[in-house]
Amino acid sequence: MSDKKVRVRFAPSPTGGLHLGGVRTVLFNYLFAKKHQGDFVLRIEDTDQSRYVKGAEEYILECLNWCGLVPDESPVVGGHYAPYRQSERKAIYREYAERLVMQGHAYYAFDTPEELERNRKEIPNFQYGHAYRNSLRNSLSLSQTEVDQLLAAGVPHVIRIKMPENEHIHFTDMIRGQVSFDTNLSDDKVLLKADGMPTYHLAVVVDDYLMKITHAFRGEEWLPSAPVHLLLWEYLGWKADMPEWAHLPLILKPDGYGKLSKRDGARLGFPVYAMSWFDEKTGELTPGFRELGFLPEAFLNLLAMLGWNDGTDNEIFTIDELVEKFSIKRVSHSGAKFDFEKAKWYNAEWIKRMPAARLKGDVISALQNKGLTVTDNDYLVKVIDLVKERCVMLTDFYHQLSFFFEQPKVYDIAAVKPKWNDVKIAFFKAFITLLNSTDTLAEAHDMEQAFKQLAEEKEIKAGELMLPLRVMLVGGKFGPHVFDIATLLGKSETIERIEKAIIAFSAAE
RNA sequence: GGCCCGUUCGUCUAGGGGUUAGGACAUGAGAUUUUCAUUCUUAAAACAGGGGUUCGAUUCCCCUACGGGCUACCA
Repeated sequence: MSDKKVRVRFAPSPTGGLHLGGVRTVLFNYLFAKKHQGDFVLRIEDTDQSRYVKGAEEYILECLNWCGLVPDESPVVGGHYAPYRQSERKAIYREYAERLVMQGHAYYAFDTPEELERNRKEIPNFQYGHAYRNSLRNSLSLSQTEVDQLLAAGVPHVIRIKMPENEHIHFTDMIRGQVSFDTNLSDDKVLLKADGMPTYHLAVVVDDYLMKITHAFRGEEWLPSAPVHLLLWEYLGWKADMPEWAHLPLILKPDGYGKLSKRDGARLGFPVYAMSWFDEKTGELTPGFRELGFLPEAFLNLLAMLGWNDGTDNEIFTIDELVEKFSIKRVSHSGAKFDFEKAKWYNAEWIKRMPAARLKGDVISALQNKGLTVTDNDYLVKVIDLVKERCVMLTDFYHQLSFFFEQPKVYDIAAVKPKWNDVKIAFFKAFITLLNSTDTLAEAHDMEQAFKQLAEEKEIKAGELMLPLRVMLVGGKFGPHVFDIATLLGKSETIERIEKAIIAFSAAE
C-alpha cells in the first residue's frame, strides 16, 4: 500500500432499493477506510436516466444512516471533489472521452441501435470489436470529412473505446490474486452515450482518478470489465494512480442458484433490502430488515460474516471490532448463499447482549407500530430486561411484553378450563386476601414462597396453580417467570387481573 | 457458445502436504426451566470426480464435472 491517504468509494445507482450485496459492499469499503484512517466517499451513479427512480438517493442515504455507515463525503455533506452526482459531471466525462478519441484510443460511432440490433441477429457472435469495427459506421471506417459532416450535422453518436488486439491484460486483485484477460475477446465498450452521459466504465475511472480513490471494492460481477478499466487508466496516463482492486464474492439465492434478487425475498419470505423500498413506478413495496425488526448492529454483523471471518470462532462483532479485525485478505473467494435462519440468530444474539436501556428506543417504536404507547421508561427498561432473551426480532417485543401494559383481552381458556374448579377459585381468592394483608411480597422470591405455602395449606399441588396464574396475568402460556411478572405488575394490578380472570374462567364454556 | 471467477457437513465457514478435518446456523436426542423461550450436554452431517507431484494429498498442478458472473448506448 502506498503512503497516500486511503480513500474508498461506493457508488450506488438510484434505481431501486439498497439490497444486501450493496450494503455489504458499503460495509467492506467502510471497514477498510476506517481501519486505515481513511475516507469513505459516496458518489451517485445516476447516469441512466431511464432507470432513475425518484427518491432513491434519499433512500440510500437513509439506509446508510440507519446502518451507521455514514460517508465522510457525500452528495449531501459535500467534499473536496464535488459534485458527487455523475449527472452533474457530464462535462468532465465528455472532456476525457474526447481526449481518448484524439489520442486514437477511442472513436465516434454513428450506428443506430436498430443497426446494431440487426447485426446481432444476423451475425453469429457479433461483437462491436476489432473484427467488425471497420465495416461499421464510425470514425475509424469513415473518412475524416464524412465524420466532420456527421458531427456538424449533430447526428447522434457514442464514443467507444478501441480495444487493442492481441494483448493480455493482467492485474492483481486483492482477494483473488493475479487475473488475466485477452483483449481480443472484449468488445469496444461504449464510453459516452448518445445522450452525453458516461457509461459506468468511463465514469468509474474518471471519478476514481479525480477523487483520488486508492482502493476500489465492488461486486464480482465487475471482474469481466476490469480490463476495460485498466486500459482506460493506462490511456488516460494515470496508471501510477490506479487504485488497488478487490472484487467481492456475490450473495446468492438460499435455494437454487444465482444472484440474490428482489424477487427471491418475496418468494422465500425474507427481506433483501436494508429498509423497505416503495417503488413508485410499480407501486410495489419490498420489505426491509429494519422494518422486520433487525438491529442495525446485527444486520451489519451478519453481512460482514457473509464472506469474511477473522480466523477465530468468534461470530459476534461490534462495528468497532470489525474495523479493528477487518482484512481484505480474509474475504472468501466464492459466493455465499444467504441463510435467513442464521440472520435471525444474529439478531437474537444482539438483542440478548444489548442493554435494555439501549433497546428502549427501538422497542418503543415497535410497540407504537402495534398501537401501544408506553410512557413509563423505567418500568419499560425493567420489562425489556425480563423478556429480551426470548425475542428474535424487535417486533417480537410486542407479543412478549404488551401484557405488562394492557390486561389480557383474551385468555387461553383451553389451557385452564379442564382443571378449573371451586377448590382453585377458593385458593386464588385466598391468595388475593393474602396479598392484600401484607406489604412484604414485593420480591418475586417472597411471593413465590407465600404462594407455595398457601397451596400447601390448602392441599393443592402448586404446579397445578402456576399455569392458571400465568394465564390470569398474561393471557396465554408464554412469558418470563410468573412471579417476576406479578411483582413487576404490582400488587393491585395482580389482584385485579386475578379477580377478572376468575370470573372469565368460570364463565367460559 | 466464448471468456472470467469459484467448489470443505443441508447452509455460512476454519484449516491446510501427515488433523479423531474444527466452529456456527438449522435438524435429532437429553438436562434445566411447574409456561414459552433462554442456557447446557449430546448426536448425525463435508474435503465434487479423475489423473499427476510426493514417502504421504482435502491441501500443490492438470483435466473433467458442476455452480456463478460477464458477454447492452444497465449498473
